[in-house]
Amino acid sequence: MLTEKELKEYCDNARKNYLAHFSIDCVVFGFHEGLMKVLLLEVKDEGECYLPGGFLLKKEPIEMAANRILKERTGLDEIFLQQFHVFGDPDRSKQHFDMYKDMIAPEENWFTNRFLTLGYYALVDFCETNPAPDQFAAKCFWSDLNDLPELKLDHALILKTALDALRLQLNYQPIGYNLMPKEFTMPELQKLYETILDKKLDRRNFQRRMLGFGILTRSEQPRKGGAHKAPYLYSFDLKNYEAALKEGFKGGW
Amino acid sequence: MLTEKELKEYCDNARKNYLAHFSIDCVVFGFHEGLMKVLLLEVKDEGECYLPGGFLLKKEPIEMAANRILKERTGLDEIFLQQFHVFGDPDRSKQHFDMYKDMIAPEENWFTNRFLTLGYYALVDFCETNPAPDQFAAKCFWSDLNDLPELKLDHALILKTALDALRLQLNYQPIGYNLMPKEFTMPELQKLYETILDKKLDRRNFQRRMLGFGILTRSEQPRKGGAHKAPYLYSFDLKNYEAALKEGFKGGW
DNA sequence: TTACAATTGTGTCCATATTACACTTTGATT
DNA sequence: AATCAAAGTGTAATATGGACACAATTGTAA
Repeated sequence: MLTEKELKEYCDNARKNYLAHFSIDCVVFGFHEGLMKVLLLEVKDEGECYLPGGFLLKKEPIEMAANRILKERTGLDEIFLQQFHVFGDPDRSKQHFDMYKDMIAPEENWFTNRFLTLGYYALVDFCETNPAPDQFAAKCFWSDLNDLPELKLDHALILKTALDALRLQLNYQPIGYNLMPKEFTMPELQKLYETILDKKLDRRNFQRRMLGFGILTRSEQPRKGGAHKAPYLYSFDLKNYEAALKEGFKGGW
Repeated sequence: MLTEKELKEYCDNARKNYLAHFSIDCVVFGFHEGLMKVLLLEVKDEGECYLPGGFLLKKEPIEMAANRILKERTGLDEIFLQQFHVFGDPDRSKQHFDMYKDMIAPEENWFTNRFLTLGYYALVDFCETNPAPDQFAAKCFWSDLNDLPELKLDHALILKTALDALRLQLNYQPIGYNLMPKEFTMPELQKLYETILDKKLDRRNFQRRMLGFGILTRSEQPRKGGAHKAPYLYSFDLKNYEAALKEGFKGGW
């Protein structure tokens, strides 16, 4: 919780620099070794959690803002974010921030304004990140998707909508670059799909299909050292991968 | 072009009632008998065209605003609109509205504010509509998609993005209810798909696939009176149609 | 050293979906 | 009655998706 002085400063500053009534929230899904997580912040002194979000500078392009906000809140940089939905219920933020109501007049309190929020989602390898909370958060952490804490505002809805969008994306776009290490095994890649979709896939059929997309290159040397048969290593054929991103996997019609 | 008094009144009114920096633009695709069109407005005295758009009332839900705006601008009511993208280039509206720059101070001119715009799209039967321009437009009309006039602002980009979203939608959702008459023939429905996708489809394969979705009911009586063989009439099985809307046609995985 | 367990690689069958393609039927027009 | 234009229908070849089993490799434990 902020002091009165801090709050007023923040609000003055916000009014000066940010575009009113508009915010951005980021749903960053993290994957590593079969675990799917989502990046959350925890409010200082309260224990409640929320998605990393923030406001748009008055002259800032929105894509840039989404990246800046994510970096400021969580330290994560250079993440490919994709917008997926605007959440615009007029009351979506009303029930919160009541705690400051005696400290500042409502019309001066930036946080009690109405905000439309634009949701962005991303998928990253959470082991290559160093989440760092900003000054307003007690911590920034990867939360298990199946064991989420209570989320502020409508952030649970935003998260669910993002997950639906991500799953839909699997059907017509490749996924996994920036997520898998440079070289990875087919079972490792399969784990990614299984984790996102939250269901088991057939090993053999997965491999056939994935190879059919033509976005993978198999390296000569299999991985050594593990217990059990040495798996082949694959890497993404970036040229074909990018092409598939644009074209989509199948037209359907 | 507005007079100075009209402009100032509009701006005062807008500041009082609308949420700043945010607008909504609607891309309404119209279909009828094999023709695909899009609903446009033409600026009075200028000839330039634009998509029907407007602003969000301070306490209005965005879905409601999209419908209200479409109705106010074009007279079209009860249209199912779907949001698809936010356009947020900080300069997207800068180059326009310069014509008023001597009439009003820039900081008082609502239109020179920065606006993020949320795009909605819809698909309707244009013969069941009665487009009516509002007071600011010279006319409201259905323009051929293949013969578009010059569009203001970034509306050409918005339109193209909407068309891509519509085509993507064809792959995983049924389409056509509210668009076809209650009863229609298979070739008529096929024409809809061909028009949206802008390519020919095979008659027999289209029919097989469409029937496979299980969203059509064939009526007992074929249509009479045309020259040539009487075609069967179909109607949408609304229950299955709605289910398919939610479920999607195929998961892919 | 040998047997075992765990993991990966690979191929085949079958059902279904997709594509390409041609003939028949119907109803109005002449 | 012949013709034309549009609509109905079927089939064969191919591709795809899903289910499934066995062989190969590697470390570990007996």
